[in-house]
Amino acid sequence: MRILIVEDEKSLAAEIKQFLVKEDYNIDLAHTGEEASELISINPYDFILLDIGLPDYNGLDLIKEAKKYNSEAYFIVITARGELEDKIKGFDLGADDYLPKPFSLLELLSRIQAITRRKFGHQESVIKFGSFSLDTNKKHFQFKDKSIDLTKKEYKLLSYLVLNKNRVLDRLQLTEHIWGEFYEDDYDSNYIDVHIKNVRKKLAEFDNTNWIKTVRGIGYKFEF
Amino acid sequence: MRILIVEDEKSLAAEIKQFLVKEDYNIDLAHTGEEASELISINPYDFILLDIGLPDYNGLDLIKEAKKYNSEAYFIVITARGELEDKIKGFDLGADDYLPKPFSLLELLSRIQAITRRKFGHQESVIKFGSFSLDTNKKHFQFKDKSIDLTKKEYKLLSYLVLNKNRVLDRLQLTEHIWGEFYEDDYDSNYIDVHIKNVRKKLAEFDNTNWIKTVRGIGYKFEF
DNA sequence: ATATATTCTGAATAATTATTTAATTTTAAC
DNA sequence: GTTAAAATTAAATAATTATTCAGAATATAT
Repeated sequence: MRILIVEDEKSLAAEIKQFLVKEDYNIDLAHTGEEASELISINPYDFILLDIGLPDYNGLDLIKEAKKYNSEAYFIVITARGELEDKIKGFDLGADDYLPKPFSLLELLSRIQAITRRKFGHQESVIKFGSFSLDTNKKHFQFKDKSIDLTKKEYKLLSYLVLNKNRVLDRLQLTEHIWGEFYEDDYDSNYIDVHIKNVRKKLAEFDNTNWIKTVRGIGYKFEF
Repeated sequence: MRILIVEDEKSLAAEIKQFLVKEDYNIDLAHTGEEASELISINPYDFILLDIGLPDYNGLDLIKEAKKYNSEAYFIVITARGELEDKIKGFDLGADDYLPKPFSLLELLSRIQAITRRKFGHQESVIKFGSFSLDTNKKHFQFKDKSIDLTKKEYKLLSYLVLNKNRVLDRLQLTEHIWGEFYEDDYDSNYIDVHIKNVRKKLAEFDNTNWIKTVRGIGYKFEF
């Protein structure tokens, strides 16, 4: 998950970043509207966290601009206390949620998680397939009540496949979402294949269903 | 355990602090609602001890505010004699206990200990794992009936892990709760690792179960 | 107050585990 | 059967944790 934080108070921005990095999100920071505008035009974000009271830029313009390039992104607008007018306008423009300042990091996290769940079309944070279950909040896989030991990358790969079940994902998509980097067309490695193999092996220890289907010439698909 | 004391009578506040520090709690003081509000938004507390009759702030508002940031904290409300109305309101707002003034420090301590036991889901002050036992009141570990010599930091580390059994705690959480300080993003030492090693070694003298599991990339987890 | 012992911390290094790359074998599509 | 893609294996590299130890800080005893 890639998140852009647009916030001119550097210490607040850094604090949010630190917190979300620990939760394993990939974070970019922009301290000015200018920077934000630049980043938005280059990278695809899953979330854009925007303080609407920037000194150099009208926050609402920024949303409009971002929507052009980053139509997939969800916007969470941070407003200073009392900016109710603006807050409502923010909603009109397509902000998906707003947070009045000051807010708690846990609240921010739970909103991000809630929107993520909506995005993937399920209300629960626990997704089940066969006797397996994925807890997206705890970032944790289980078989029945046995916990499955996955490395970070393996977790990200498998959870991304599960969340996009029955959809073919190519190696570039997997790379971008899991490694959080933006790759040009010069993707040239087989580490996805290797990780797929390792994940399959770990799942096979519990159950010999072939959950991860290979789609030749394209990528992989998680079926259930 | 981090405790915030919100009390405008400075000498009383200092007295409570001195007593609880001796019992090895980490104490912050706020003499005004303003100060309290500030501290609450920054630090995670286990307990908030609140005198409801502050001159500059409505105590009940403060509870509401604190609940937002510090949803994990337990509230003990101190009320002056005769403030029964407010006392009841305090309960409605989610205060977990109240103490009418004047109260004895020992009574305060025993309530804190009682709530701590409730919080960690056990009625007894003694927790057992394998042939080990932890007495949270006496702050003391045993193997069978042999007492285990732990230093203060070692005790805090191990007891915190035990109380949060089966939950992964990262190094920042361990640092904050055990050292009682609030660290910015610049946590940069390996003393948690070193203490973990020493604690493991001491436990291993009695029993070679691997109680403290390493969770790579995150922290440690006590399993039983 | 001073000396002594113990505990705590930070840094260096070793060991372990995770990730990526590269080479080889297997499989599936034509 | 040929060929391209994917699976597998092994090895190289990177990241993280474990261990050791010395000096600083703290506590204890004299």
